[in-house]
Parts: sequence; structure tokens; C-alpha cells
Amino acid sequence: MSEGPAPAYGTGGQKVRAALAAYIAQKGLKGTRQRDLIVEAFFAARRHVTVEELLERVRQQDPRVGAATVYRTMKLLVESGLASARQFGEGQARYEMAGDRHHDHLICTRCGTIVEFENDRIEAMQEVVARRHGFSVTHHKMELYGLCRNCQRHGDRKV
Amino acid sequence: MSEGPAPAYGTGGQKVRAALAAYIAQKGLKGTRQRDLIVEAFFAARRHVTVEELLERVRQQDPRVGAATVYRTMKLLVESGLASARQFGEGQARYEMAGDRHHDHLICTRCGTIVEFENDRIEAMQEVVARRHGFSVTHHKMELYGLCRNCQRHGDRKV
DNA sequence: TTGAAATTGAATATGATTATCAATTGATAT
DNA sequence: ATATCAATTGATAATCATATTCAATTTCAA
Repeated sequence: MSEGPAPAYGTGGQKVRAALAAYIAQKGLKGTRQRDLIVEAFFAARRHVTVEELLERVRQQDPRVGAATVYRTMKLLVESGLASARQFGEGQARYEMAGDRHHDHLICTRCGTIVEFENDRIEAMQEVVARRHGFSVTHHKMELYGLCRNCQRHGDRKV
Repeated sequence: MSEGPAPAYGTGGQKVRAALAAYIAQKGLKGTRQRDLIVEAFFAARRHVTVEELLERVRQQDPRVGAATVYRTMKLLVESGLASARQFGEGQARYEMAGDRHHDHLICTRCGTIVEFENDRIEAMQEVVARRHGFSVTHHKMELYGLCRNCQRHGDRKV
């Protein structure tokens, strides 16, 4: 398992895998080979993946894994708080590793690159605006769509 | 920081209806009774409606109107630039009249009230954040979810 | 009034996700 | 190890919102 450069979320998902095992035990569930494969593939992807993409990766290891199992496993990861589902207007969910910090997203409309960011001043101003309208905000969604640096340059070439 | 009430749409949608007629003529399409009913109901609603809600309203005028026609008409309104579709995480689209000004949304998670707002300072900061990550933003989505003034007070009572 | 072209409504298709269910597998007690 | 029993799997069917198909109807221009 190539560990790659230091990811933002702990290394290789060791910690995460332990947390999942704990959740599974605590819930009286069982560990399975498929589940391990899927979780492995998910954390190895290191990006926002769809179930379809994940299934493809998993099937490179074991072609017999069914789509339903991937859906079920991702649901489990979300329930256990280790992943979260996002909608970027594509009609299908993308999953990301659940970090401790809240963040929003920059999405390149050409190549699909997704960058996470956080900005406290924007968050603070959202609070102000909400209060001004009598709202108390519990959560929010902010997505900025446009072209990433690379696609601004090579906008003419194919993706 | 210009922030104000949502754009005042012409009363009765006179202007809008004319614009739609123009679009229809220019595209070589035809006007129909159902279409008029649906557009009428949409602009009379004066709020973010789903196709389902709209169909119900339309059927009070003519029970024989089909759902497909509502879908088709809303698509037409969106194409013509007179309405826009929004996703507030409910799994079905809500349509709003297309004003001239860009705006974002405050959504009450209890009663479903949707308030439009605009805030130039937030928009400006979004630009800054994007540029910092090498992105050029073309559009964005910002939704603040929480409780509206009324629901904060009467959170115990039924909606 | 006519006739081609657009529209309608019902039914069917679609695409993502969830639920069903018989067969299989994993954890545990023996 | 083995038996046991609940959890899991994979295929398939079911959902749900929306799109599409198609025969019947309606619109509009000539």
C-alpha cells in the first residue's frame, strides 16, 4: 500500500480503519473482505469519488463485488462519521474523507478537480447576513465553480 | 455590501409573459392553454416551488394537465432565462423567477421558508479565496441552512 | 378550412440509490 | 475444528424525480 505524500487526513487511513473496526464491533456488525476492499480503495483514491468510480477501482481487485455493496459500505462510512457525501450537481454523490475541520469546495468545471478550502471571514459574514434576516445558521454549503489554474491555460486542449 | 430585498418582479408577470411569448415566437414554437396555466400558476406562487407543488396548483384550474407538461414548461422557462432551477438537497428541484441580480439563499430547515439575499463582500472574498487557489470563478452556490426567526421561537409547536 | 408541425398526456424509460431475498460468510460458542 | 445463527452479499426488483416516446390533439399560418 503506497503511502504517498503526507495527506491532510492522517496516514494511510490506519487510524480510520481502526475507527471503522471499532464502529463495526460496537454495532455488532461483521467485517468482510469486500468491505475491506472498498474502504481500502476509497482511502487510496485520495479524492472525491463517486460510487461508480469506486466500484471500478474495487473491481480491479475483485470483479465479483456488486454495486449494492459499495453503496452499503459508503453508507456505513458516512454513518460512522468517517466519510461524508457531497452533491456537486452531477446527479450522483461524491464521497470525501471526513476531516475534523469544516470546509467548502472549489470545483473546476472543465477537469473536475475539487479543492477544499476554509475561510473564517466568509463564515463570519455568513453569520452576520443570516442574523440580519433573523436566521440562526446550523450548517451551510458553499461551492465555487470555475476553471483551475491548469485549465485556464490549456482551455483549448482536450481534458 | 449591497444587500436588499429580492428583485421586484413586475406585477402579474405581464413583462415576463411577454418575454416568454417572444421566446416562443422566435423559436417557432406554439402557445398553448396548458402552458399559460402553468406559467400563470408559477408566477402567482411567488415562491420557490417544486414541480409537484406546481402541478397541484395547476390542477385546481384544470385537472387534466399532465406532469410531463409541467416538467416541459419549466424546462422551457429555464431555457428562456425566465426561471431557474435550484437544488436545496431535497432530491427535487425548486424553481424561482429569474431576477436580474445574482443572489444566494437562506433556508429554514424546519418550515422550509426560503429567503434570498445578496452580499457583495462575501462575493468579493470568494473571489480572493479562489484566486489564492488559482481558480477563476464563473459561478457559485451558497446556501445557509438553519432556523428562521419564527421557528426559533416556536420550535416546539408543530410546523 | 386545411394541414404541417408542435404539443399533450399516458405510459414507458432512465439513472442513481435503496430494498428484497435466497445463498453465503463471519464470529462465537462448543 | 464444527456447528450455529445472524450479518452480508449480489442479483434483481423497487423507488423517485425527471426525460422520452408516441398516438391523438391542438395551434397557427396560409
